Order: sequence, then structure tokens, then C-alpha cells
Amino acid sequence: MELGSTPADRPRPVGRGPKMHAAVLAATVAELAEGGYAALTVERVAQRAGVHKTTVYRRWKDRAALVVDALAEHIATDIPMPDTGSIGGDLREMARSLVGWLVSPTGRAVEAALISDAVRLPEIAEARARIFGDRFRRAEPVVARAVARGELPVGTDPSAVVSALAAPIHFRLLVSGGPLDDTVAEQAARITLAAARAGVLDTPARVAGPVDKG
Amino acid sequence: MELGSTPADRPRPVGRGPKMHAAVLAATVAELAEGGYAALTVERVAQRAGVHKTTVYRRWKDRAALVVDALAEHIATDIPMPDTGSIGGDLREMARSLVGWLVSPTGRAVEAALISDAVRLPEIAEARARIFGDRFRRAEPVVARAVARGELPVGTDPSAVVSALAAPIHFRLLVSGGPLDDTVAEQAARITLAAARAGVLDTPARVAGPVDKG
DNA sequence: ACCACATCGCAACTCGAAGTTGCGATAGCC
DNA sequence: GGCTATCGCAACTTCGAGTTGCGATGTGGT
Repeated sequence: MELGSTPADRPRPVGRGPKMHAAVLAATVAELAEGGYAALTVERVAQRAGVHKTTVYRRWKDRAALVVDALAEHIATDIPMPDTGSIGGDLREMARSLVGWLVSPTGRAVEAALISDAVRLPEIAEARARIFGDRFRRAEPVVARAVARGELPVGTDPSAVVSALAAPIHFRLLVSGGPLDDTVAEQAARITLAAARAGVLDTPARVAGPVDKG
Repeated sequence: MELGSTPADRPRPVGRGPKMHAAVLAATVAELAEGGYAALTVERVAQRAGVHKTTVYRRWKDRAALVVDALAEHIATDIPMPDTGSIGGDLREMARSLVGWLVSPTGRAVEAALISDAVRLPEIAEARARIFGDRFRRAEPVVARAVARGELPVGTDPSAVVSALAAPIHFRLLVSGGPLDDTVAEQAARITLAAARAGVLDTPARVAGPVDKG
């Protein structure tokens, strides 16, 4: 309940807030990367940030809101889209930078929250959709250039390319559970390239043909 | 509320010994499929099984052991390996049965536990490795037949084929978050077939070549 | 059928973490 | 240097994990 007379949302007197705000969010990301969402304790986060538990609860409604807010800052991290001159090189670079981001502390924290039981939080699910929507959109020029060069068939879907590229990497990280290194990235790039060249990654509207073609 | 007996409604005692054992495990799987690992309460499981909380703790050391035991029974579920006569048909059938299992209550429960914060439990991680090791092993004849038919290059790695096939399906389920249906299965089969034909899924020992080959 | 024993229900407990409240201390701004 | 919003602090409630002792009941052996 905000009162009308006192300016509740004025931006100037955020007080000594911003420093504490940033410290708590950084501590949240660190705790997330280390122990995951289930092990994340508000008391530990506060202690790590050099702040009292009550202060955290004054800024954030609950533990979920804290995690959502902490992730929102790092979710906007831009993975640069390469332009090496060939679609093979571009795919490999995209895969490598994705792997690099996933093994970084920030990436590990985001991944931990996006996969753990926090996914049931609608804000987390929404953030997840936003991430991939953004990547799909940013991958469009890469695919468009490859089509213009004649490397990929006309009608290749950028979303399908990004999905095919990211799938083996996330599969390794989340499901099969092996080490995540450049070998995985290059394998993902090869699979994606082979599929795209075969015309399998075309626009999803008309994917009705049989699997085995001539 | 609807028909005579709702699955959650268990006002009467369920019996002793093995009957109670089975009821608790079934209730655990059901709770897992509905609310995930974080929301799984021993008290709710006991209530659903028509059993007291203490009884559960007498058989299982803690909540983690309960989940591990409940999953162990359903983890051994065999996904039948097809033999349609062509690798394209086999891949499509494997993908479809994987999707079918993942959307079933049992599959949802296993998936929920295998991805949630329960992964930090060593027993869960071990069970996960066992599942995929089993699938890799069972997929060997399918790939061997395809190689014998001349459909796939010599040296194609069954593990890589299964990974490539399962990756887009799990990616859809866990990361990109879209609907999981036969369209996804067929797309996964097409990608895997294209990659395998291109010789990208060969034995992992010597994957050092450049991405774009002739 | 009857008794013995293992098994289960039950209530009451400890412990840790989420989230809340009131008050006193302090830092930032004018 | 004073005013006020912000923060620290302690004490509190609530909830679920996990434990304990005892009483009740079902099951097998004879």
C-alpha cells in the first residue's frame, strides 16, 4: 500500500540502497551457482552480502522474487553473433560462446535456476522464453547470410537452427551429464550443419514429409 | 470429486508390509509428477498413500531415499527398440516412444526428479547415468543393422546417435519449453538421420576435423 | 481360535529455514 | 546539525524434515 502524499517511487532518494541492492543480487547469483535453488537460503545470501536478513525481505517479497530479480540482470547478457564468412564457422563460434557462457559462474547460476524447481515460478518460465526468443531473433542474420551465400537451402528456419545447435549442448549439461567443453560445441555445430544442409531445418509450418527421403 | 475414487483420496488404511510399501512408492511418483521434487512433502505422500508419516520414515531414511527408491522401480522401464527395416523408420519410432514415455505420468515424475534440485543427490545422478548407459547399449543393434544395410557410414557411434536423437526432445521439454508431440519426435529423427548420414556421428575418439568438410 | 510379535498409528518433540514485526541505531540529504 | 528514510537486531510465528516412546492392530504360528 503506497500512500499518496509521500512520494513512494521517487528515484532520487534510493538512499544507501543501491550498494546493498547490488551486493545482495551478486550474492544471490553466487549462491545459486554454488548450491542451486533448493540450497539457496535467504540468511546465507544476506550474510554473504554483508546485510541483514530483514533488509532483504524489505526489498524483495520472498525468496522467489529475489532469485527472479537477480537473474533478470544477468539474463540480458548478449552472446555476440559471429560473422566468420561461412556458416560452418559461424555455427562453431555460436556453439563455443554458448558453452563458454554456460560454464561461467553467471551461466551456471542462470542454468541452475532455469532447470531447478524454480521453473515452476511463472516469472522464471517467462524469463526463459524471453532468453530463447531473443537468441532466435539474433540468429536470423547469420542464417540469412548463409542462405544468401548458397550454403543453406532457401527457407531454412533460424529458430530451428538455433534449437538444433543448442540442443546437444544443453543435453550434455542437463541430461547425459558429461563434461562440457569445446568438443561438445563442435559436435553440435557439425550436427546442425548436416541437418541444415539436408533441408531438415526448414520453416516449421510444413514439416510433414517422411523421414527417409531419397 | 468426479468419479468414485480420486487417486489422492485415501481415507482408509491401505494394508501392511508390501502393500503399504507399494502404495507409498506410487504416491511418491504421483506427487513427483504433479509438483516436482521441491513440493514433495513426506506428509503429503503419506496421506496420499493412506499411511502415517512415521511409517514412511521407518522404511526410508529420508525424503531423498524415498524418491530414489520410488524412481528405481520405474527407471528400469524398457523402451522397446524397433526394427522397421530402415534406419529412418527406426529413429522415428525411437523418438516417438521416447516422447510418449516423457509425457506419461511416470516419465514426468522421473524427468522432474532427474532435472530438479534432486540431481545433486548422488543416487539420482547415478540413476541418470544408468538410464542413458542402458539406452546407449540397447541402441547398438539398431545402428549396427543400419550400417550393415549400408544406410549409415561404418564407424557410426550408437551413443552419438542416441544422444543426437534425444537431445532435441529433451531440449524442447526442459529448455525451450514448447509442446512435446510427435512433430518434435519426427524433427529429432530427421536431424539425427541427416547428421548420421553425413558421418558426423562417428566414434567420438577422433572428432577433430573442421566443421565444414566436403 | 489364540497368543506372540512385528508392524503401524499417534502425539509430541527438536531443528532449521521462511517470513513478519517493533524498536532502536545510523547513514544520507538538505 | 537536524530530519527522515533506511538498516540492524532480536524475538516471534509457521511449516516441513526427521525422531522418539507408547499404545493399538494386524499377521503368522500352533
